[in-house]
Amino acid sequence: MWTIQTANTYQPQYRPLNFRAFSLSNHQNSVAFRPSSAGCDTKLNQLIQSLCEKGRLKQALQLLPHEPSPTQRTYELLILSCSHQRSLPDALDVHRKLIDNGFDQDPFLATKLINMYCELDCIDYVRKVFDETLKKTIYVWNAFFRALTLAGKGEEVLGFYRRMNLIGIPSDRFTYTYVLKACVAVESLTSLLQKGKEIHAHILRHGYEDHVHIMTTLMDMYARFGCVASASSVFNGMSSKNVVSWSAMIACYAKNGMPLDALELFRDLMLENTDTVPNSVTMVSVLQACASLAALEQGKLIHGYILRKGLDDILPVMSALITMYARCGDLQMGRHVFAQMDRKDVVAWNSMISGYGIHGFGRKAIEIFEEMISSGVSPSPISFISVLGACSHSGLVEEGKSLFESMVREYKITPTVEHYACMVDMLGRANQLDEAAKIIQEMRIEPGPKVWGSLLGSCRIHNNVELAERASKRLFELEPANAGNYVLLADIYAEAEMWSEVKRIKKLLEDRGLQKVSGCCWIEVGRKIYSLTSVDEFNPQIEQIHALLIRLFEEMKEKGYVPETKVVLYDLEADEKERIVLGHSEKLAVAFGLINNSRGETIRITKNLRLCEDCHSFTKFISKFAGREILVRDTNRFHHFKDGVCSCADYW
DNA sequence: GTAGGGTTAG
Repeated sequence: MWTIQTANTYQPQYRPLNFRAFSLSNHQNSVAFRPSSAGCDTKLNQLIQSLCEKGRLKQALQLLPHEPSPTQRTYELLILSCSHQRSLPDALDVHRKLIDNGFDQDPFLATKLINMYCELDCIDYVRKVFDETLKKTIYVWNAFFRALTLAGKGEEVLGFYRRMNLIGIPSDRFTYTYVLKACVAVESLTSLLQKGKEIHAHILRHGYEDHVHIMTTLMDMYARFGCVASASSVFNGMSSKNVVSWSAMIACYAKNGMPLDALELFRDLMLENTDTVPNSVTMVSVLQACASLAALEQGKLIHGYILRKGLDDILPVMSALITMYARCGDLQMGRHVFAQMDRKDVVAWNSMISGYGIHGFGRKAIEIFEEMISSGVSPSPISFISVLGACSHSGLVEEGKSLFESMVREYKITPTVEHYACMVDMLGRANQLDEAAKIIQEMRIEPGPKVWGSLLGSCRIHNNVELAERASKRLFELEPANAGNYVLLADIYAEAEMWSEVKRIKKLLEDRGLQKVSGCCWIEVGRKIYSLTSVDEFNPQIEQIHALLIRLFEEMKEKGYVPETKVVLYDLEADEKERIVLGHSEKLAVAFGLINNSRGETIRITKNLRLCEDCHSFTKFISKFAGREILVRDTNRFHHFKDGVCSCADYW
């Protein structure tokens, strides 16, 4: 689940100022509210407007006090200029002068002030203005809700929404969009899905079921809670849809692990709906879906469409393209797209850095990171996640440590759980488990499931029972429904031949009604994507695949291939273990690729789990034996097998 | 006078 993030959270925040510096109400001086007089500006307003437009806000402020008196319009101009220039001292100055002039009870200006303080990230001032404005019009309420939502104070919004309903103030169409957004804008882990459903009912009761903006926001709320069925039922029930609602539904599928549905809906949009034209936002989600499916051929078609529609100069589209190519295994093409960009923002750089990272080019990722900085683009928190991830994949521990250090010292970026998870992963993979555990101990924030999950994953690689028990204890509390954690712990026990413990964990998994995720591979042949699992009996070629595997297996054994049967964590006979490892979905996919892709092209496979050691050595062997390049993307990274070696240098 | 979908990581 995601929450709405406030912009630039890594930038230094304004320190809250002391409210006693001035009072926000001044009833003695109150004047009657005048309507906005945009059309008939006084000379003063014209002068102020022109100064504000030139960014000369301080000069404009010096004109006050003034005869004849400033009007509502004067203050509106000044407030907008403060937001634009992001200057809190000037904002406070304008606010003070506004009070002196007796405009402090003007609801129009109160709305503008709320928006201004929201822009300046001063949520306490937002609350103060709201509290002290006695005549709260619906504009004041809405601006207040918007500001709180953007600050991640969703629960507070819902509290006020309740109050608003109790005192009988009717919501308007804007209110509904804000309160729906509030349900997902929460800092804590509490889920406000129930509240969202209640608001859904209010919306229907007040006859807004045909309102495109509200219904799209509603869909998006369900999407962010992972309720794909609810989102799609809202979408299907909409009487009129536009490009935004289509894009929101495509994004919902893409973000909730249903990339195939995303692509299908995009196809529907293209085929059935001639009056709705996809735009750059639509294409970003479509590219994301291709990336998660590793559907390179589909992705190339989409790239062609983007070029034909002239969407290729839009930064987010370009970044999504880079990521699509990198995640589909064609790093060269990603580099090509990147090189062709005449403007590169931090997101584009990050896409390229992580692209190199997942392909195992850690040093190149660091190089690009440094090139970004020398080109004048400052790294964002995600730049560090990308580059630290790259260090982790390539085992560049010392480099990673010093990058983390520079992030805190030089760039003043406060590490988030994600950064710590990267560090724990990097140290853990490199078998520095004690140091990884030490990092967790010294963290100033609560280590979430990502951090403990990284530690548990490393314990699996290096078979550390004691630390694994500590990590999984926390994980079982934090995410009791994540089957992967139980499986990892059971595997670690099995490796240590602690069979009674294995039994206990499997029982726990069963009691909680959870199921182990079985291994699955995807392979694209002729623009179609095929999935293969070890229990697959529906594949029409399954007999041919098995026959080929058995033949290869015997021939390769003669040439020195030794199956790593220790990956089978059951108490079984050796030949039974061999039979099991030969049935792993990745080997099926390799055989499927050899049968159906006979022209010698690279075989590209995607896997839903981490590669097992036997599949890794089998594929290395086969790349030499069959003389084929094989590219496998597992959950974390790419393995490029060629001539009997893998690009990960057996470190993954 | 205010409103809806998207980019990088994990």
